[in-house]
Amino acid sequence: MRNRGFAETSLRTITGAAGVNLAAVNYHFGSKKALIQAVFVRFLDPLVAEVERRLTDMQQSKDHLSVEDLLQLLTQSVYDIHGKGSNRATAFMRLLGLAYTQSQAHLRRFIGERYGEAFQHYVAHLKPALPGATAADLFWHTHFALGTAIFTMSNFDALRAMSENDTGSRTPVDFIVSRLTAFMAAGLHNAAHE
Amino acid sequence: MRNRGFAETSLRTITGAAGVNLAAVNYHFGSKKALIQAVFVRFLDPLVAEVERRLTDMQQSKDHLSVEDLLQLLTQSVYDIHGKGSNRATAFMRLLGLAYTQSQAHLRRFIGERYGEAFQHYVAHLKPALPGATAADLFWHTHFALGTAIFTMSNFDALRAMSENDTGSRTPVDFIVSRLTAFMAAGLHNAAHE
DNA sequence: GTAAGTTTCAAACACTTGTTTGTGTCCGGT
DNA sequence: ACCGGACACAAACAAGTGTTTGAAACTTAC
Repeated sequence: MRNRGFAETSLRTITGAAGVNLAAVNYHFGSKKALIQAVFVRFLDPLVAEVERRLTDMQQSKDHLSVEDLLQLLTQSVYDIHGKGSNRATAFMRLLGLAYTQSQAHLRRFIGERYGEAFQHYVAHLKPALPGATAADLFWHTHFALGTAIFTMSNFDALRAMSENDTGSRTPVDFIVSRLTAFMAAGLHNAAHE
Repeated sequence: MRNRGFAETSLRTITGAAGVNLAAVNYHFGSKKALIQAVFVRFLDPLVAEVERRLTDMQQSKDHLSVEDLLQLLTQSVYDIHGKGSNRATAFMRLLGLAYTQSQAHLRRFIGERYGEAFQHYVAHLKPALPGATAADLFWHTHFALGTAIFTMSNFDALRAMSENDTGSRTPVDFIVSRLTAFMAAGLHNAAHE
């Protein structure tokens, strides 16, 4: 239905599709930037809460968390919070991609301020799972993995269309997610040991 | 100097920085889309020619090309064609990122039509280096690797600023490139064997 | 030197963007 | 019943976009 992003979609398109008046956005949120930030909050706040909850749960049942454990923890949290079948996750990931690629410095700053701590907390759990990595390795490899996920999700429809055009059959979401997590895990594991 | 992309930069900004008249773009190129496509052609045409040349050279000296060989072939080609020290490569990668994330369907179509064959040719060399991968694996893993590179390059300045903010020192370009290629190689290698 | 063709340039055009404005409508409290 | 705050709505606003225009300035050829 909506094959464009969000930040690049006009308020008239958004409000038109939602069936509300154009001025309602500025009345309730103040600005378009604030609206987008509210969308992020609505998605990320319950997600980081779920991740934190699972993180402490898993820490008590297992004494050592593997990279695969931590990655699956993320995907499972997204599934549980925002539903597996819906396209909310991919739509949001596309939006997250825009936050990085488009010149939306306000969003990157906002995300960093509000969720930087949670991100660092997650990375702290990732550190003992990658014993050979230095601090610089850890930073870059996690951002490589993050970039892989963001790029894939933000171009999800286009990539799937290309794949279908090549092979003739539509790739199931589960397959893509499993390939993606395997790719990220392999990159995180082996990049430092060469 | 220019911290925004290209497609999201107005013609008035571009022509103003270049010191030329606004109407010159439409006179010489016809439209802004054609201008952007011309930029891509100016960058990619010599690059794919260099890659093709190195591909046949390497094929004759070695009987089996490894993933690492093929990745280094790419980076070396970029360095040789467009210079190592300059920021042309990162500027272009940012532009390439926009071609995917922004709703610039015309650019994706243009790139696919003009360079799809060269891409397939490169992937064909990658296939024997990854014996365990199916066709679907190959498609998705190569696009994962492509996405990692595009995301990293298109957010190069922001990531480096974050890293400098964390560690206190600026990461050398060579280090990032070596970490990036190692990450991509590990992902390509090991993602299929689990 | 003049004519024809090409390129430059400022101005205007048509359009879209996010935001604001002023009026109207609803609804709960006294 | 009526007042007052909260909301909805159409219209206008200011600023920005890519593109077109028409007249100058230059270049080339005869």
